[in-house]
Amino acid sequence: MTELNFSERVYEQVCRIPRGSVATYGQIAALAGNPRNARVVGYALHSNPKPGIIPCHRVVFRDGSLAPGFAFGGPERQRELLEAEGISFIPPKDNESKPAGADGWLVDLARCQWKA
DNA sequence: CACCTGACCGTGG
DNA sequence: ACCACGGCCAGGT
Repeated sequence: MTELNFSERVYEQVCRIPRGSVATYGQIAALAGNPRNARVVGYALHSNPKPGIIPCHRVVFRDGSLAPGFAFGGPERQRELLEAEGISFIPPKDNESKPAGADGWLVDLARCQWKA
């Protein structure tokens, strides 16, 4: 029943992310008990069995970029939500090409990454 | 029942 | 510093 524990674990951790902070898939995976299982973390969230109670928008990439395409309604939508929560965002630099998945906006993990 | 893909991450060349 | 590949786990077809 590892899968049930794992998925539930992921949801638990994600729900535990304090407002104004963000966590990475790897971090959630590590908290779930499998640091290499970051992939399944994304699966669990994509599955999103409990929409509305799981702040998936607080989960970002290791690079600080938001999830591509999927978004729960749009990458910019996620940016608005995170920004509304008090998350610090770093606008894309024209000179510095950053691998931004969403809008090019990166979350300031150095400031907002949730510390378990 | 077996195969394949997938919201990722880390390391090597 | 950048590009590429592999690995791990779970869920769906």
